[in-house]
Amino acid sequence: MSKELAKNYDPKAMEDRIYQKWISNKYFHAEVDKKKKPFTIVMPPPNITGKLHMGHALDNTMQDILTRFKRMQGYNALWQPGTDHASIATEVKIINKLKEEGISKEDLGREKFLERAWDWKKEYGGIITSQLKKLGISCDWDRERFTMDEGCNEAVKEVFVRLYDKGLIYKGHKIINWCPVCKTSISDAEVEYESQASHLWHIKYKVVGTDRYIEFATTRPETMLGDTAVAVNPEDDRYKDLIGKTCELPFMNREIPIVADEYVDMEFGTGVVKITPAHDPNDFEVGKRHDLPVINIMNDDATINENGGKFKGMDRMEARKQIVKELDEMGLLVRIEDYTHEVGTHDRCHTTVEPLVKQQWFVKMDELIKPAAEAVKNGDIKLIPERMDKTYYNWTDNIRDWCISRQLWWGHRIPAYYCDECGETVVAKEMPEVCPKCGCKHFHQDEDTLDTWFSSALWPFSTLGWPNKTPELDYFYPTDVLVTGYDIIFFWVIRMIFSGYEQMGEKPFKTVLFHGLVRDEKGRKMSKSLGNGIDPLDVIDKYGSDALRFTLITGNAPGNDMRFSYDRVEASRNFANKIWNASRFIMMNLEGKTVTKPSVNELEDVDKWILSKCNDVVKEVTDALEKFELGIAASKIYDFVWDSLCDWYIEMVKPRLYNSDDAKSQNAALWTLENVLIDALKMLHPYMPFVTEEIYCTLKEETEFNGAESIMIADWPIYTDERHFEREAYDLELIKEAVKGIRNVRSQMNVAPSRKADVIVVSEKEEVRAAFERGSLFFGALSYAENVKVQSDKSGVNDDDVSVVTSQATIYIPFSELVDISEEIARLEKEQKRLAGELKRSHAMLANEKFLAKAPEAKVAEEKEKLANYEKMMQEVEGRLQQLKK
RNA sequence: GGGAUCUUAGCUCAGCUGGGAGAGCAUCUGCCUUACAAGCAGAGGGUCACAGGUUCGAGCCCUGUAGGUCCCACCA
Repeated sequence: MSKELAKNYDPKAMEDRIYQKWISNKYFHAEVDKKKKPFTIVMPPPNITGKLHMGHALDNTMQDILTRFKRMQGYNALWQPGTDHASIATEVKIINKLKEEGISKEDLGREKFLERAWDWKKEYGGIITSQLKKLGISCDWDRERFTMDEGCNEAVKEVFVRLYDKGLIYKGHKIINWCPVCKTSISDAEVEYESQASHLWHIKYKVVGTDRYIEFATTRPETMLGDTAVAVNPEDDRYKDLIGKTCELPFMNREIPIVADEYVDMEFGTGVVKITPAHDPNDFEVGKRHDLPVINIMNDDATINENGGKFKGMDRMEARKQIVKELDEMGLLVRIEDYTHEVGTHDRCHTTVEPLVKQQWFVKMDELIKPAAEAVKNGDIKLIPERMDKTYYNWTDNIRDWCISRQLWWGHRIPAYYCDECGETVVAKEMPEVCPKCGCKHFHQDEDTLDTWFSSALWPFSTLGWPNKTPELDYFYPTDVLVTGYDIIFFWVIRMIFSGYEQMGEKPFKTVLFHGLVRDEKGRKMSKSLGNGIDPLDVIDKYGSDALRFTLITGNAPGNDMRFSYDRVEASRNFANKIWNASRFIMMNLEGKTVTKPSVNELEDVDKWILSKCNDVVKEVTDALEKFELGIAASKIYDFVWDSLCDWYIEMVKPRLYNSDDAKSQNAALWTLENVLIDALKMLHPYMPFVTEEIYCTLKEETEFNGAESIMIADWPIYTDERHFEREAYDLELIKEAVKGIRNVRSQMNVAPSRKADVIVVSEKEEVRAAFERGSLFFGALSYAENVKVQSDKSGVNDDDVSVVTSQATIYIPFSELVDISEEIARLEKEQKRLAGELKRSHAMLANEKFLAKAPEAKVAEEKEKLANYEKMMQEVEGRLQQLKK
């Protein structure tokens, strides 16, 4: 059956089939092979609850491009995939599902709940990876991991125990962020601040033993139930005499002291702050300094507890209303002011978080963070773009201890065990047999699980087998590049870095390549609530994966956000179609022919020109990819394929392809076409893997091209001096310039293609004339000329011929009968004006003595040459004008 | 309050270490030329936000201003 390419590019007809082929041939699989250099990327594990969105598509496309590029370059490329258990997100899903059945997680119990969770994971956890496959990504699915699989659990326990033994993990009572809806503590990083319109309630407490009141303002009046002091600045003359006195706390029948603390800003409000150590991080600190009691007034669901007196059982917001109302009635509410401030919310559910004092597990950060900060400073790890360094330092410089315990069930359970008898804490990978303190044999494990990020922090080495000393770990670690969004620098990137240094003694990756957000056409963040998300799968369905991938990569610089638009996808699809059709054309011509490698002499100028051009592009694209400039590399390939190859080279060699008389010339053209096409396909392959594979394989089957069985394991093209032809490359640019000039004139004069024209090319320079002699036949094919004469003088030129002045020659065309002289004059005058501008600029530059003295010699010489050229052209143009105006 | 970033053609954006402003889309003109109308050829369109400065030379470097976006931050 003939396998020739279908008439139209149809991504649907090929993408799934090709992906299957790659999978079954195990092209994505990497094994340790000391003979080859490794190249490793770990995939940021998508959440098992997730659905593929544009961010994933961008992130994974970038990784795939780098992986495919390096693989073709001969590296042993491992792209390690996997998914994240996403503790809170998943737990919420399961809870919601249970709710539909009318049961709560408590009804079910921990064990049964976890069974359900694993069932859920089995059923839905693979959705996102199957969606990722639609993108054509070449990660090693045989090595797919899960942050909660056995190996990862081993790693988590190992790290926990190690850090605990070093005193870097501790359990303590501290003020933490509490989500009353998810009913768990969360880390500082999980708190998102939202600007909310609220009020500032001005309240006063009566100072005991005086007639005075002390007034302050608060944004959370309900917390007054837990007030244990009122603070003023020690320097504040207004209140100096009150320091040491006490005031009456309404509702609670409590006298609380008035303390002096530097923390209070005299300038703000009344210069008085109520202190609630149990419910405010600052107050907690003040409380510690003044040895104040910590009174927790809230239950886990943010209702008021027994410490709230008569407000017990009320929701926090309800209590707020009631308290304000009653204070007002008591005459203690001074006034209510409108006030907009930042309110901390939980990034998952957007519930307002409550700072609460609770016993939790923490990772001590001050020592751990040092090597991580240093690594970026000394260049051991490079962030792209560089400006991300500042964001990074902002985190490392201000880091606080990491609250890692979560009151959830889905996750890695904390490997801490408590003796049932004496309460002794034992941190160990397995439940201890005997209590080291009292010798009893009964233990219970800590109920809490770990922050999801605790396990993802270990991802670069846990996936390679750590804590076991595996050959993979030895060979593939440290990984080469991490590709991710700048939004998770703190959550993930920093934590992987300090974990890598701490556990492995080495960085987890050499480079971090950041990308931005994919926004909608109007520049808005894509979000569920706005309903403006564009499903990558829909785009793939309509335009193909290659088009989507190309769109996501082009026209964007690293770390910048990008707008997604269907116009751009269409442009990318059109590009795929372009290379498809160019390939189809080349293969049609190759059909039934045996192409042999021509000698250098057999190659014509135009062949050498495109080979040179291609060679240059190979170098540029390779360099750009090495520097992670994916967008730049993509546009170079685009321009080369569309402009150089399709619009020029193919058009230029058509006469030779259609003329079988000169077999050598035809062979040279075919050989060049084939070679240039293959290089272009290879360069494009990391971006558009499917269409390039389809063409490459068809080429291999249908012609005598002896390539690899798949383009993805073919060799990346390399720059070679053998394909560098300077003179030919220059000459062809002259021809192109002339062709463009003639086309321009014809178009402006509206000359139909059928109207052929004689052309006289005049140049004084012999080498220029030689170039035009050799290229003369292109004028016929590209600009409907015939009888091209190349000469050094103007003999045979009529006064009323149309002229085209190019940098090295003037071209005369006898269109006089078609031309309105005044229009021709106008055209030339426009040209004259342009040249005058150039001349002015050039003259000014060269008249500047400082320029002559300080600019590099080459630059000066270049400018002089330009000037001479412009003068020559101006002379020509003005000469023509004089003749016409006669 | 601190920091980052953006402001370039009607729209979306490139523009690498400073040396004559680019692409795609849109617009206009002419073409169904046997690879491709998802195409071909041609054209118009920019005081590179503003004001200074450094430099022989600035879209690019420095300072400031205005506007936008984002991140961080315990002013109740």
